[in-house]
Amino acid sequence: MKIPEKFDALGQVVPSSRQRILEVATALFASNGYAGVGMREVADRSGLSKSALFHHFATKLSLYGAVRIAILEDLEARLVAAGPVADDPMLQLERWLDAVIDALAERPHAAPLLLRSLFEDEPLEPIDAEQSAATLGRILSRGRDALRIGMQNGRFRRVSVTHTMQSVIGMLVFHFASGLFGDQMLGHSKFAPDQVQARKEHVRAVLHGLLSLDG
Amino acid sequence: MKIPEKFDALGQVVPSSRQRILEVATALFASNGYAGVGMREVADRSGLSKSALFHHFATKLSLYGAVRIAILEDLEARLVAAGPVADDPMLQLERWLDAVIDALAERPHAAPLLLRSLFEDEPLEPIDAEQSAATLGRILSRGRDALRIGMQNGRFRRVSVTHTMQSVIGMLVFHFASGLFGDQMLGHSKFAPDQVQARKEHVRAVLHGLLSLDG
DNA sequence: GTCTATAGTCTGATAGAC
DNA sequence: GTCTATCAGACTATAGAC
Repeated sequence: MKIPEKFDALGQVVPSSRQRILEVATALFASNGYAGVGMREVADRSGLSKSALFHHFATKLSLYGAVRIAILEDLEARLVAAGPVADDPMLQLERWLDAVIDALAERPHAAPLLLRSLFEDEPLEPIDAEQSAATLGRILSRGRDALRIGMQNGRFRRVSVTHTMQSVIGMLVFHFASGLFGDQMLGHSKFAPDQVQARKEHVRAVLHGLLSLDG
Repeated sequence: MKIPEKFDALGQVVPSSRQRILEVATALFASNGYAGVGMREVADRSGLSKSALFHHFATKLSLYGAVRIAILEDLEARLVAAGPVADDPMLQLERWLDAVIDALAERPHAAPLLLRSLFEDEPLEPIDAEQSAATLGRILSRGRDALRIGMQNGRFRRVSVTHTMQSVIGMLVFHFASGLFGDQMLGHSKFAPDQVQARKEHVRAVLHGLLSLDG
């Protein structure tokens, strides 16, 4: 997967065509959805001809698959870096929540893309679908397991694990995908550092209220 | 807006062409998004020719606008029917939450469509955009005001109203829009009556944990 | 109100030269 | 790897008969 980097006369990294295509396609698919993006537009914004684009990605669907996999693998890498920690399941959950929020806040296209992949049921090419589902499955298992362990240890109130997962996903992914609507609701850009911090604290408060036993 | 109903020989209501088009288009836009739906497909599934469809809705965008407005007005009508009640803001919130969940559970296409309209920033025709924004604004004001009043009265813990609104929307709309993913997560259909009830109780528990003072 | 036919444009994808 | 040129088909929307 490692691609040798090239440098220009100033020592700046020159992104490979493949990398440029992926960045452009990520932004476009996030904003407009699969059907709302044309390969012509991807090619133009990548500074390539359509044929050159089709040389790198044989079909539109395989480009979409590559974009989705890249998002999920970035997310998993951040979760791996954020854990596991000591045997305090609430602390562990908070670390992971912060990692996910940072990921969604630093890459504004990640949340819309993730949201689309969770509710749109776009069929990927089988190989991509398998890889994408496997990565997503590992990501979700982390959260589910922390919830289960916390409940078994008697540190968390016993609530529905599946409904809690759905709520956490909704609170994280919807918020950072919510575009203009969310910014109007907040009165600020949701990507501003203080708003990102506020989101972390809010989600922590929600989970603490739901799971902690001193209620 | 009231259209005179017609009846067949058995006394069954015969839906008007307009009504059939709206139902078909709602399902298609919810599943595939604006760009992913063709007017040809809408016409075919409505049992009309393409030209007959364009007679009822002059443009694709105006059809999409009509679909979105219908969803929002149904939601608002249910909220109006669910309140206001006595001056217990938590009870009021719970009534509204139940009403929204019932609305999203009874009309499976409502949540995906609503979700799309909240994060996709598809520009509607100006008249539709105005009406749609006004209805959405009134819906959201109900929730915001209940939260504010509860905090001012000292019945709710003081938390961020805007972040709480974002979380509630995420918990409600994402959950019922989450398609196959959500059903796999739950292990059941999210539209099954017991799962709908479980969702109501879960969301209530989350809000109670966040807002109630006995923590 | 509904039809057939079609205009004009855009789509994903391909062929072949360099 | 990148280009120009092109394909067949789908798209939204319109024209005009009935």
